[in-house]
Amino acid sequence: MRERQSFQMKSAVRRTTLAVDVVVLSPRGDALAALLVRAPAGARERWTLPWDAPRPDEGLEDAASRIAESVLGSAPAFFEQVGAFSDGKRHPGDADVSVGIVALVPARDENPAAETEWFPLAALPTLAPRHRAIVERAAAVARQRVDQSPLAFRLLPSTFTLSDLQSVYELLLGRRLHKASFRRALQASYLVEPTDEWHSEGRGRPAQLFRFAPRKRRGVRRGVRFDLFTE
Amino acid sequence: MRERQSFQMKSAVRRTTLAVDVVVLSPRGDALAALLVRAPAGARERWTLPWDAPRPDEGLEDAASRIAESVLGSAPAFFEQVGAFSDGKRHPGDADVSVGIVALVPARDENPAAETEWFPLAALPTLAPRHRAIVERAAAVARQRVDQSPLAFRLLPSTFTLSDLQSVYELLLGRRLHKASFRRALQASYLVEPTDEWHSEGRGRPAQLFRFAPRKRRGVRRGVRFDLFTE
DNA sequence: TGACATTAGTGACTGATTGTTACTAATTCG
DNA sequence: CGAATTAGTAACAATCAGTCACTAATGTCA
Repeated sequence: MRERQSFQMKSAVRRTTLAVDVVVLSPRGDALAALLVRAPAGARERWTLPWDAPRPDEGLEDAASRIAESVLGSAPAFFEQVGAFSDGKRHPGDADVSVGIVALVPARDENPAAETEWFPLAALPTLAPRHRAIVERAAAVARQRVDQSPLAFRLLPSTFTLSDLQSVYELLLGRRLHKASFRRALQASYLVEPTDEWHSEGRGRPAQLFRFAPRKRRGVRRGVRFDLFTE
Repeated sequence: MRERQSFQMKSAVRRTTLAVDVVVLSPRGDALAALLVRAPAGARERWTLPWDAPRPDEGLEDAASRIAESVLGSAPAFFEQVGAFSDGKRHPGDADVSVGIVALVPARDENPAAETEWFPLAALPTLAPRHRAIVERAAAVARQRVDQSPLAFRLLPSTFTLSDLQSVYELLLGRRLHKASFRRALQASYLVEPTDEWHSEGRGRPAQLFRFAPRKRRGVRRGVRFDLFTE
């Protein structure tokens, strides 16, 4: 019983080193890609995630925003924490604890900033073990949340065709979807509204552009799904 | 452009104070309850989440396990991180950063350890602002993940009736479920298997006991759901 | 110019899943 | 014994998702 109470007598928290590690994801070609930064000479790996220590009185998301802006030139609109990492895995700056944050940005034509490069998730270069774990977790989080959170729309420009939207979903889910079913479900969700603009890709019929405009839905209470991943 | 590269020149990560704050959840009566610890005299709030700083070379989950064991007497079998918190909100130990971890334990008959008490989530006492945020996040995570993760089974003993299981789901989801639909979906999920034991609660027909025994399912690829919470 | 390839978008059929009602089964209580 | 109570299931109806087949609007190229 003394054991049980002893934790109350903790006096002060210890000092540790903290890093915010950002996984910037964007569709690139037909795959999700992460933006990596060339590591300084002498580092054990050539590439790293953009990272930094948060400044005094700077929130974690604020730090992530600053870090992402430093590599992108502008701040992404969407961030989500993917967890704190403090296992034995090595961090490039030897931080004791990393907070992993995923940022989503629409596809861009521009080349990335100097010393940075997009890598498809399936073809990442060697990263410090903790960075590898953070990227994997970020991808898993994006895949898991795609139905609950407007993730897909953060990977697209403000207006987009339904085919674009479907491609992003396919990219995140890693499988093909059926066009008619996808649109029927989207219709029922009241998440997008049409604009009066049309987009012509070259060949084929032009597609209507839509924008993300979620409207409140009547309480659609679905049953339990038991979608456990029991591989 | 110099701006974009400057983050590479970061030298050392700063020192911060880190706490692991644990939300131990358990069904208690007909509500989810969290285990709180009486705060030492002089603290601004009477109750706190169990928390501590991780020890040197101790992983976050290990720390959570140790902290939970110190209040429960035995270590819970299930932990899940709910995120890092470092906003302006006050922590009882003034930690710069908190890692929130939720632990799930089955309902127990025993009274909690001295100086601890179960509080239904809907009737929590005043907590330090950061602890309040962590509890809310923990509850939200539990509710969100109940379909993807075997959370519900961690809140039950090793064998349980289907009515017990349904009650836990109702408790986590905050709404009633239909018995026949629930069982049909559970059947299709291959998550439980019957034992040859039966449980008699007093009045009413005895119920068969089941155990959690997930079996591999053939790839059930469901369509996209667009279950965004657009309240 | 006109056939054809290509992409967008929709209607309709079918089978699967879910919500609901109503029933049967096994027990305790009085 | 009958009423109350909890467990468990069958069967119907309504909805939803997968598929196929079609129409529409453009560019390409012989």
